[in-house]
Amino acid sequence: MPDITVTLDGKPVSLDGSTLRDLITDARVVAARVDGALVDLSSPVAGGQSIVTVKADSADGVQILRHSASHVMAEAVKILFPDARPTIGPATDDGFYYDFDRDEPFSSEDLAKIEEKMNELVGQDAPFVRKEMGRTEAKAFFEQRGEPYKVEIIGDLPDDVETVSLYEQGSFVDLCRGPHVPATGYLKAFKLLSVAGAYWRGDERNRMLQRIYGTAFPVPKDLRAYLTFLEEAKKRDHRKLGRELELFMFSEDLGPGMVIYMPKGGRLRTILEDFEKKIHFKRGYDIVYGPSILRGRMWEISGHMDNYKENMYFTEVDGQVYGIKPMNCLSHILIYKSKVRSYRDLPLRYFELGNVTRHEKSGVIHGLLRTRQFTQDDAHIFCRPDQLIEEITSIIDLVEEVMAVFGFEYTMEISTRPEKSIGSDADWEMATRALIDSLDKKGLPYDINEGDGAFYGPKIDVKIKDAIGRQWQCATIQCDFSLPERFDTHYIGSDGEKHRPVMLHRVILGSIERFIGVLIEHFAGAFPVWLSPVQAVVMNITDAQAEYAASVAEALKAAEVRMEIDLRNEKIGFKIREARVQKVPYMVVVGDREKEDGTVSIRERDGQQQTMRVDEFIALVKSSDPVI
RNA sequence: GCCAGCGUAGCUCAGUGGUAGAGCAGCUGAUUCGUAAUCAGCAGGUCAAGGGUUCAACCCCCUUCGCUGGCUCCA
Repeated sequence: MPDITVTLDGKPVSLDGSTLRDLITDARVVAARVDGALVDLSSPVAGGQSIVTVKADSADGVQILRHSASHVMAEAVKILFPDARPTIGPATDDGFYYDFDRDEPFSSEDLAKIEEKMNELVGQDAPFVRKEMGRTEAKAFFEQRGEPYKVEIIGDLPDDVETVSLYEQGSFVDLCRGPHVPATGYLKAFKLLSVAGAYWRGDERNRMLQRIYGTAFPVPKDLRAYLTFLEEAKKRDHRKLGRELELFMFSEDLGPGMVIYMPKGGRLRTILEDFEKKIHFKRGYDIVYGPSILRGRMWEISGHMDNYKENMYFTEVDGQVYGIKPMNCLSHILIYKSKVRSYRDLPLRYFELGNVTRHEKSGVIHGLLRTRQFTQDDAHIFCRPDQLIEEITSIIDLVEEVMAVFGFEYTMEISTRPEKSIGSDADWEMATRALIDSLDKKGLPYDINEGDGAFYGPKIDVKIKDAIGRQWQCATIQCDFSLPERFDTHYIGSDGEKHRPVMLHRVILGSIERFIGVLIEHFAGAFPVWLSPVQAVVMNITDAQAEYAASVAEALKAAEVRMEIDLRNEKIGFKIREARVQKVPYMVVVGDREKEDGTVSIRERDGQQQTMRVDEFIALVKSSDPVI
């Protein structure tokens, strides 16, 4: 065999072997990128190629590891449950899954058995072998193996695909693009996590399959760290903390998806709402209020009856149908239309903390993150087409500023026209363009989400994460040419003619409920001082300082510090412990020393203590208020 | 809405075909104490709801409601 020269991780190397494996000896390497394409280590080497090794602990490597783990899981399932028909089994951001069609459900005991079998298969260190097969041949192969889902997938491949790749390890063969780790022995740390239902091809009209979720990591230490993370995340779950901190509750008697704010949750919400009112007022928004039930006719004009009816609640008043509002826009349009508007008046920005009601499917309700009634920090901006980009840009500025106040990281997506929608193609094109241009102008990264827009217009969505990394939409900016048309809104231009304004729907926090939910998880209940429902607990050491403690509490209350007083006949350690469990930022301890000096001993959440005067403490509390 | 699992005291959880237990919280009393739990006593549950099987059901079966994890959908 002649010598071949390639570059390996940037360095020129010559070799006389024939596959990547001959060249790469490092056991941590699971695959390679050859001229940019991910391939197996069993791939042949040709001269002049640029080869970059992919280690198990790299992003690509972990993905390959997990994908391979899903194949091993499928093999284990087929061995233990021959009636299970494999469908698809990809890697995900934090693990992998494989969907099976099987009449009997998998139990958690089954999961343990499958995991045990996987360990056995990994112990055999069976190589993953790639095979190419003609399309027709592959179809016949899977037909013969009794795997109709694979046959369907091959059948649905584009016409120009003539050959497909198969991966075989041990007794299992899967239709798969690869690449995979060289052998099952490379899987050193994995765990099966849960079983769930999933529709074939993600379509609810299709058969429901059984999905087994698992995860895999390069080394056991990483797996343990991930499992610990999941445990820790459970402690941050907003539903658990909501109960423990007495922020909110749900009641089976009241109905699912309906939040009840308890006194401390009510405070938190008030703080957020006051913050919002202030920040919007400062930016030229007018605060307005609209009713919750509107004549059915309004929803017909808006297009909700045709496009959103199944999500709405209706009621009848004096023989007439009224729709309970799922959105706040209609009242705002009526305010706009209440008089003739000049081009000089625009933009007009109407802000409402509007309580909306949507009939969410029963299975999707989730604590504060998905409810049937929620309050949006909603605004509708009516502007001239030439003002559109500037308005969108300043909304994005506001989003950036508000997210910074709370310390959230976020991602953005642009969603385009869905199937069920209203308006002309030209308007959709123009509106989508405006959103894209605004983000481009600011140089912000975004993904495109095809067909995911609102029925009346495209949108920019901003997403933030909960404790276990699930993404939730908060801010959204929606560009709308349709509703101004449908409600025949206009302004008088400088030419004295009537013109159609453009309408922007936008929220910043999104749903106040959802935002509070994510906020709780983000801070694990230990809110920054300015958001804490209880900022300080005043506690005396013995009855001898009860009066002094009360006078301190009085001073704090007068300064609008949100405080509680704990004069119970308990040891100071006990009172401290309770305040800590409640995640109160400041404990104000007063004993004889403080009483004598006219001071307070301040204990922070981290255990730090310092003695100061009451007015100094008040200033400390106030210093946490955000500057907006 | 679909698939699977779950529902026992305010909370966290034991429990068995022969009619229910712990810890914390609560209440009462004692203790007056310096930065994460003082001690003792008391009280608290139609075992989610409805129906069925059984001599007997919290336990087995069915239905409904709710919750959890996913899927679909969505702020």
